[in-house]
Amino acid sequence: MIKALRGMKDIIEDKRFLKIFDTARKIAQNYGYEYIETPILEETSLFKRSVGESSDIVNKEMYQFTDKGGNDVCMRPEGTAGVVRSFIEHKFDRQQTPKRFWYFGPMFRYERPQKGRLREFHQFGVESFGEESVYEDINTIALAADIFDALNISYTLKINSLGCPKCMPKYKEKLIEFLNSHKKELCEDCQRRINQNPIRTLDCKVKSCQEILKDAPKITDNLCESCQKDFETLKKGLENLDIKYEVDKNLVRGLDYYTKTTFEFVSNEIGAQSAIAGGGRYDRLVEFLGGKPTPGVGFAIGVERILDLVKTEDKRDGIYMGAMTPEAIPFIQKKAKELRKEEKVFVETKPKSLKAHLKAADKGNFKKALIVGEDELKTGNFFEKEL
RNA sequence: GUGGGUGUAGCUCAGGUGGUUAGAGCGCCAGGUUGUGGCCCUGGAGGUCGCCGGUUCAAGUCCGGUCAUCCACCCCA
Repeated sequence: MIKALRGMKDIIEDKRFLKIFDTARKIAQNYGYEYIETPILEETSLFKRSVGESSDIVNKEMYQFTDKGGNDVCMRPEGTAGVVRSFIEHKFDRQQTPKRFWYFGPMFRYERPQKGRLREFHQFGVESFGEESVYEDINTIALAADIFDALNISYTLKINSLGCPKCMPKYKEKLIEFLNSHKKELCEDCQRRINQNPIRTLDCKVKSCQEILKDAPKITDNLCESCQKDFETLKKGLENLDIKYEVDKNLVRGLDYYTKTTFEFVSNEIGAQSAIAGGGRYDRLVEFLGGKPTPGVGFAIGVERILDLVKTEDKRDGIYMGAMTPEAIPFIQKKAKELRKEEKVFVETKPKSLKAHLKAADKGNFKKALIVGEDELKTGNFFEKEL
């Protein structure tokens, strides 16, 4: 038997999926976001340049191959890069007006599957371009919060600031200096990170590293004046909207493109993979990918991560139609065509006994059964039963 | 990539120390009730015991390998 590949799942009539999609889309549209869908396959260099060569995602998790035309391509491991590529390709960066997009689709990462981690998974995400105000960050976080609230999912919101090109490099130097002074006590990974991506040491999971890094300089204590001010505005803005948050000074996120505001929504009800949404500001990314400098901010929700937290009702709905004699089938098909203008109608094409029909209608969770037998065919009426 | 748990019917799982035709519950189909579903009763269908190899007179059971799956590390949504 041929089975689905490791870490990949069929989605079959999963009402929770549809509910998440419908809810998130509706709310994003109410925030003024437009629909975008970008290709699953992109040039590999897109992700190398955006997500970052030092990240695990690019280093070891991409479905990457050479296509028949000799192009180095890969299946998208995340959604932002493709949307930014599209934004630039369609010259939206040359217009002055902000542009906001939402998307929903599959992402691919070659990882070892576990709870909340699949090789093909789905993200609902939004990207906002052209708004550099921190108030847009607040809008973006509020949008995510609204989605979780609408889905009745409880969460903890963690926020941090990574600073801007002014303060980040200075902080980085300070941090490197600190790390080098403790180099021998750090784990192998962290020793490597000192040069490759020192910020990543901050959320190292090794206990001994955590001990040492407690005393490390924190970015939030080293922000420039304007970043500091924005971070304060962010916090006040969230309070204004009654959105609870925690400042997590070690929240650095694994993608290289983030600047200033970063945030993560976590749940304590779903196992080790607790991040249900993550995002932040990426003011340099558009420029980095060859567009005109354009600020951006966005997030992505891991759909499979919240699947078990979403409750759907299993209500009876629709009409079941069945015939007891073969001659009655054209009659019910015609009637069904009419009724379908208003509601869901299922037509059983196999003649069965009344009892068998009622049983099937019950099992199929229909709310009403319309059955035609010999008597009904004569009178033109239906045997009607509410279930 | 590393570690641990688990692979027996569509699903959830039983099957001491190897031993005859591999079981249960749920689900499915049919009948009891020939035109009134759900409850109940009766019957039925459904299995390469993950796969390959080894030990043995004999393997679902023991051994090795392999694959899959789950959980954790790591990473991240």
